Amino acid sequence: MTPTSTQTTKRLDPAQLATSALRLADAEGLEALTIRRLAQLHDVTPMAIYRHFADKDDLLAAVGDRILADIALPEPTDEPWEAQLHAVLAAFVAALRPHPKVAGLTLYRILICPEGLAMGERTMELLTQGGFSVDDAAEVGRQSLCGLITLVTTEPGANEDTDPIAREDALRAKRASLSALSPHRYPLITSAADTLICPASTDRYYALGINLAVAGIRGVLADLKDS
Amino acid sequence: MTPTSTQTTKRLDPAQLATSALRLADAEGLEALTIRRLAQLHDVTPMAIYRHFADKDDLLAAVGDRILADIALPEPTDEPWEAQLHAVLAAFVAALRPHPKVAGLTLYRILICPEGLAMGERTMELLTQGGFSVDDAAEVGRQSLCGLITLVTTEPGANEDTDPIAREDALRAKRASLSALSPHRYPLITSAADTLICPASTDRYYALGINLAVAGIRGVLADLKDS
DNA sequence: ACGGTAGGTCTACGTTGTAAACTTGTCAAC
DNA sequence: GTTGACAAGTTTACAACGTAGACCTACCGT
Repeated sequence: MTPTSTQTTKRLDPAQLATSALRLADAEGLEALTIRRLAQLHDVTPMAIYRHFADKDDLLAAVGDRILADIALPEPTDEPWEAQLHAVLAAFVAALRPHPKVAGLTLYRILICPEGLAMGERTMELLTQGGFSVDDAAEVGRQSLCGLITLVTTEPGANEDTDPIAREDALRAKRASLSALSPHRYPLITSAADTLICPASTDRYYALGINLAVAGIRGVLADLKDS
Repeated sequence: MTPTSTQTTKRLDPAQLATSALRLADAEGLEALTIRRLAQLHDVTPMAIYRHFADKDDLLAAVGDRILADIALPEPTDEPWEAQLHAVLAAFVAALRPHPKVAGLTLYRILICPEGLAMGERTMELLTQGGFSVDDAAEVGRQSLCGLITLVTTEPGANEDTDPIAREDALRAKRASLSALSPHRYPLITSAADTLICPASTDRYYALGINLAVAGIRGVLADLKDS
């Protein structure tokens, strides 16, 4: 008999709305995530949504937060800071990977929602521990995390095209466009066409992206220490 | 008397359309770049645009190409590959920087328009010269270039808000949101708040971003050579 | 002189986000 | 109990968007 258990009036829950919005966007792309579609999924009038979200941006923010909430931040260990940083970044990527079409929504939410803040703080902790000044840690951390978001949103195959037929078409078109190139003028691009269109292994793709970020941080740190 | 000089009928030029579309988007943001607005700028009916572009995506692609066309690729020198790569990436960023609000349009055009292809080929050239396999060069190059695009699109201050009053408001809101945080729970984030909101120097921001990319590449190369 | 065509116009449709005014089920207080 | 008050959902409406389709019309090659 709690007020949330049995109701005669319909009841929408912002959290449930955000999750089903996320599901919808995952399945059919961000452009399919429309107030009307979401309302329809809950057998409700479009305007009902606005009782729980100020406007569409507010809804998208909630979806972003929903994604960030899944970050499973690793516990601090006694490993060197670089290894721990790697683990934190990997955890971030792992949370984003299931949602390549909408991972971009997290960009402006990291410094707002608690899980994002926790990750940001932990990242800066490790960076300062490694030798960065607080301000440098802020800039380096910011850029690295942004880069990882991009890594996910530009994951080959993250494109729309829910049904495999259109997807296959898009792939073929891309392949055709690349194979139409002159191998004389663009020898390397044409010979790497397959990799450029779709990397051999997605896991490897992500592993490389994270390594690139960590290696960049280490390298920049060395440069800064010199000067 | 060339057919393009004097005309009684109005004449639209796709290239001019793309440039004024870019100007519009630069000034007021991507969401202000609408078929109707663009048509109005040329004293023409909205549908006239469609005589020159298949649809809006086609127009956006042209805008992306327009940006990439400004890449001033440096001549090959006898410097080490890393220095030359740095110069190429810097040239890329320099082309994007004037257009932070729309730089994302270049993402899917690099491997299509000639200037993008030239840069891609040159990048892969330098990477293979450094010791990467062709496939690794493709993946590393792809991720680095994507990362640099993100660097520009997430440049603090790239937000919309054409007039300085709304811009100042947004900044204040962000500052407030960060300074509302508990310095006890988030000591590093709160103490770096200013830097996180807006880095001290934009030039430094970009220099750091490019260095991060190059250092990452060098580091990953070393890792690959070990195994 | 004349037909074809490239370029621009007009009208119209469906979809989107959302403002404003309404209904209605629920609960606290008298 | 009756009575507001309020939170949640509905209804209606509007402006702006991308764009399809039918039209006009000035130009150019023959």
